[in-house]
Amino acid sequence: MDDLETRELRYFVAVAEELHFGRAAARLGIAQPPLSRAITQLERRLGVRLLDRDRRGAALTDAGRVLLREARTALDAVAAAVRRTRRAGDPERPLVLVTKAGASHELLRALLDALAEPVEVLLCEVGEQAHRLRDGQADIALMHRPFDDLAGFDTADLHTESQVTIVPATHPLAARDSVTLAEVSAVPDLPIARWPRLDGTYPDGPGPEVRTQSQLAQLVALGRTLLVIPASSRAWQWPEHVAVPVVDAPDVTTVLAWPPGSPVQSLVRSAAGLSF
Amino acid sequence: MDDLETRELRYFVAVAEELHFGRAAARLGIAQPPLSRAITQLERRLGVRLLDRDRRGAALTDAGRVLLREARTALDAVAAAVRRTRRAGDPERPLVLVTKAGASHELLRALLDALAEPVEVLLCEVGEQAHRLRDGQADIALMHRPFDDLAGFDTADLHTESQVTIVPATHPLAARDSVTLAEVSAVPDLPIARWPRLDGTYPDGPGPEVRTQSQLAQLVALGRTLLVIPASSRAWQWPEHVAVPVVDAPDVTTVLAWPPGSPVQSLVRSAAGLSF
DNA sequence: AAGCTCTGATACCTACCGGGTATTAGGCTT
DNA sequence: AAGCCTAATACCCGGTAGGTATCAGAGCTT
Repeated sequence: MDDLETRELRYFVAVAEELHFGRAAARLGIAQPPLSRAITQLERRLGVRLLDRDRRGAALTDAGRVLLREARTALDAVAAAVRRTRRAGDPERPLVLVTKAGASHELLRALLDALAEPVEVLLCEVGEQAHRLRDGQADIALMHRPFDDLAGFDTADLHTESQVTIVPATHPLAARDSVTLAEVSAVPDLPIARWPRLDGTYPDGPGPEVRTQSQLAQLVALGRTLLVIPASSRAWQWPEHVAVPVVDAPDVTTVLAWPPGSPVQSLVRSAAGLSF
Repeated sequence: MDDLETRELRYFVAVAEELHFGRAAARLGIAQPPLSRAITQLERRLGVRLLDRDRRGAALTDAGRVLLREARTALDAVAAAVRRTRRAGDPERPLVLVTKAGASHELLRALLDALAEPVEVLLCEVGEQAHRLRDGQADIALMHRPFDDLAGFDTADLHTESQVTIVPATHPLAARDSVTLAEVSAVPDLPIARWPRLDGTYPDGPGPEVRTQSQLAQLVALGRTLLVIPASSRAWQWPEHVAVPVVDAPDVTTVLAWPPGSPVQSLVRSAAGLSF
């Protein structure tokens, strides 16, 4: 009567994401009728209506939205259990550290040295680190406060720095010693790029939509957008651009994050204490 | 080939906790042979040996220990999904706040007022709050840093205070204006009580073993043990005892904790911002 | 040393249930 | 009204979880 199987959660997540039983069934590699039955049974077992069926598909109820969120984290936890157990059985297992492309090379190098352990570095797109950590693909992540979502992890601060804006060398702002956020966002010919929200949609605004670091780098190189980034990230240099300090941008702290209770904690603590 | 069902995780946890297939099967309400087969199959699917079978039971391998930890959090996440979804379907749902007995009444009262929402208060034993939060029995918890395990939660600090020791009025220390931790732990006739660790075992030491607040309160009242607690916890008064400040004990911060991503976050943030 | 006992593993059977196909039912478009 | 798209229902089949009976091995006891 009580606890669910992960199969039921997977099925529900598929339907909740597709909002269409047929497509969800195709994605799951099963036929539509068993899927309908599984969801109905799930609703009966929970005693809660999850979807409002409709001639043109389905819509989530409030309870459905809650289950979607909870099911995703639960499925991540199960996937993490599988990955971490498999890796624990491998005597050669390296530690997997995930970081986004463009993080400071010097810091990463120092960290790898300090850990004194074989470390495999996994690169991912912006904002993806938390997910890799949650579902067990990585053991530690290098993230940046206040940008990244650190909720649910233990963290150790490594390094704090201020931010600069990257502008074409020919631009009027390039001659300045420093600028403010207000000035930066008011530059009409160089609107700031827009990143997707957690749900994949984009906020409104004049700037170009980007999804990856490389897209952004491309746009910057083309002189189509302005960028505010931590000072050390100048690592990804553009020859034709200059960096101008942004005085009132929040400081960015590079942090090491790991799942609470993970055995890497002691390792990390000693390494972090040593060198930073 | 890949993802596990919660049934398999439940089975493994039972065996890992009992270290005995027969007892684990009984606990699960199934027969021993299917359980053996399920675990064997689990090991085959993961490609990892989880238990070293032995004539007098079973012992966990390294990988088994990893899976035990991961499986518990995964099962908690699934249980949380069920509970939270059920409650989301209930229009009357109150917010459930869990706190340990003995927390400051004034603070709790102020908090309940600030939340401006029906709140059900759930009392639990020391150190149990985190678990209630993780498996969905509660939405928010009142915890104390540095005592409680805050890993994996979002938190908001409410109040910080110093600690006092509670001694019988007749005791020599009772006349002092303040004492140090070293002095407190050196009192030979009043050894400090020992709490169980996470795994249920007790650290070594001369003091009495306690498992609940009421046991401890009883021992204090009897003059059998010494206590160092936050100043406000004098709430649970003993008529025959006095409180003496402990100058070098770490400050205790009362914090509100909730699962990351929970919708209570906004509610809590505004309430916490208001009144503390 | 023989036998008892306690452990987990194996063999085999049954029944449930997850999944398939075929079909129905309802609402929208045309 | 016909045709479509949706999800739900009806029904059948096969895999597998779970049961009982039994085996196998390592300490016991005597």
